[in-house]
Amino acid sequence: MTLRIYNTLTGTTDEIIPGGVKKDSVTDYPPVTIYSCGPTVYGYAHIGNFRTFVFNDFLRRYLKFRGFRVDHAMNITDVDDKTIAGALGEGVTLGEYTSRYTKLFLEDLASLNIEPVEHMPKATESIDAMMDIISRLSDKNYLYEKDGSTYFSIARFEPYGRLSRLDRREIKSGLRYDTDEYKKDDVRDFVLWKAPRENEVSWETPFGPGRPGWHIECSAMIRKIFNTTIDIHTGGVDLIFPHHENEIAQSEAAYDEPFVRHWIHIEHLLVNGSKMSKSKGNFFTLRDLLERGHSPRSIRYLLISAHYRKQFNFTLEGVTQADQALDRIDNLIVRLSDIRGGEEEPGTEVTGAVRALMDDFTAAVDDDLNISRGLGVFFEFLHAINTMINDGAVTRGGANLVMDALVRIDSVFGFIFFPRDAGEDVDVSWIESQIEERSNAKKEKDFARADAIRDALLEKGIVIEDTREGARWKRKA
RNA sequence: GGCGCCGUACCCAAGUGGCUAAGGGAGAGGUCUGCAAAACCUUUAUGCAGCGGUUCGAAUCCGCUCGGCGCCUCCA
Repeated sequence: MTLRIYNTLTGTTDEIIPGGVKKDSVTDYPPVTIYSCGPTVYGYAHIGNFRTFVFNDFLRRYLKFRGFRVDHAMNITDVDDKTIAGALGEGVTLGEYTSRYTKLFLEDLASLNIEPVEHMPKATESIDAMMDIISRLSDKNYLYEKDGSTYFSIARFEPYGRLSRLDRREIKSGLRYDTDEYKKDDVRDFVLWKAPRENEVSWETPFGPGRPGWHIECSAMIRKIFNTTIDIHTGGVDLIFPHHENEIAQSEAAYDEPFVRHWIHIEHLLVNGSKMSKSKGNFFTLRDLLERGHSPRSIRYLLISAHYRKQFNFTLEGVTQADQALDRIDNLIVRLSDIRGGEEEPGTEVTGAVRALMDDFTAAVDDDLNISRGLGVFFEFLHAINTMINDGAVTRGGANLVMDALVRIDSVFGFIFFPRDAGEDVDVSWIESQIEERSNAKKEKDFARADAIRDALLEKGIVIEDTREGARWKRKA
């Protein structure tokens, strides 16, 4: 089985080959080098943004599941028009402003159970690397200066437009470009280094005082961290043009080697059928949804559940459906935990089901990260195990084997054994004494009392479930 | 105007040439139960926007039509 992922650059579904040289065994490969465009920290990220970040996390987790090592960088854009404007608006320094939103962003990542990446460079700490690219491009005559700003001339970079498949002549010309604050020779050229304006942060450089253009940031951070062609570059589809196209142009022109082997672009999250974006104001933040009583776990499940190359329409009903689906998983875990004693041998039926799960899951996700198919495989497994439990075919050893499989699958999903919020904890022994009391009341046919205890527990968020083996409880989702 | 994507059951969503169209939610029926809830089981599309065409065979390929969305400008 081979992991293949659609590559925006080639338009084909290509095998992932770290370092670009095919090896006999996964363990022979160098770590997969990945760069993901991160957030601009000027406000709360919305869950459309988080679709991309959850996908990045799923990608790196799956690569590890398949035996690869990963070396993953995601940048923090902490200097641009929006952050500068935001800081000015609040009368705080740029650093104060961006570090606040960076912190909030990292909190959101953590609550979505997104693994920390190996590198998280900040644009403001990578000025030296930007200068390296700019001076190389300057030496090679790719640049021109105008009103104190430095521009890249795309006319001098022949392959321009390969990623986005936009014919240069067809890039819409006219009105919209007139609003650009900086003057350019050609409408398609982009700024590498921006002349300072009043009250703006600025760095002293050989190319004059100023601040970085957006596109140079990513190219510089990639070079600084990985120093050569990287395996995978990810980002939202809206970054294909011009951001990623420009990254390719400046990096390949500067270093004369391929920039990225494999481009992966994540489709947009829609809300009410149109793109969720800050400028449209039609967005939900993670915190909005948590306030409505949804768990970050359900959000993770929902965001990860649709194929990354398809637009996904976000609805609150969808979040509720995700809550329900997760209940189904939790219930299996409870049922497995209830299997006590019995044989240590898992039995052939369970062993076979676990093996099928692993094989089918891998086959599904190997196919361009088809998580939806992977989830289908997973729920079929759940169903099979539930039926075996009903038939008494799951031994203690079988239950352990299934639990191990869930742990392994969850190294990819990250929503099965989800870190629980340190919420208000209810005293477990008190709950158990209440359940004991209720069961005594039931024996004495004092159903009024039994129901009263049930209602009281429910009020504290504890749900009683009567089963053949007696009552058990769980926290209300 | 240019480039591209999508339209599968009540909702979400896989499947992109060949057995009976995954899976989740909701609904219905059942098991269990003091009742209820929960849980588990069963069940739910002769059909894949519409119309033509190619093919022994199409949701899947081609053409047209209708509908929705994205990019071309800051954007995940």
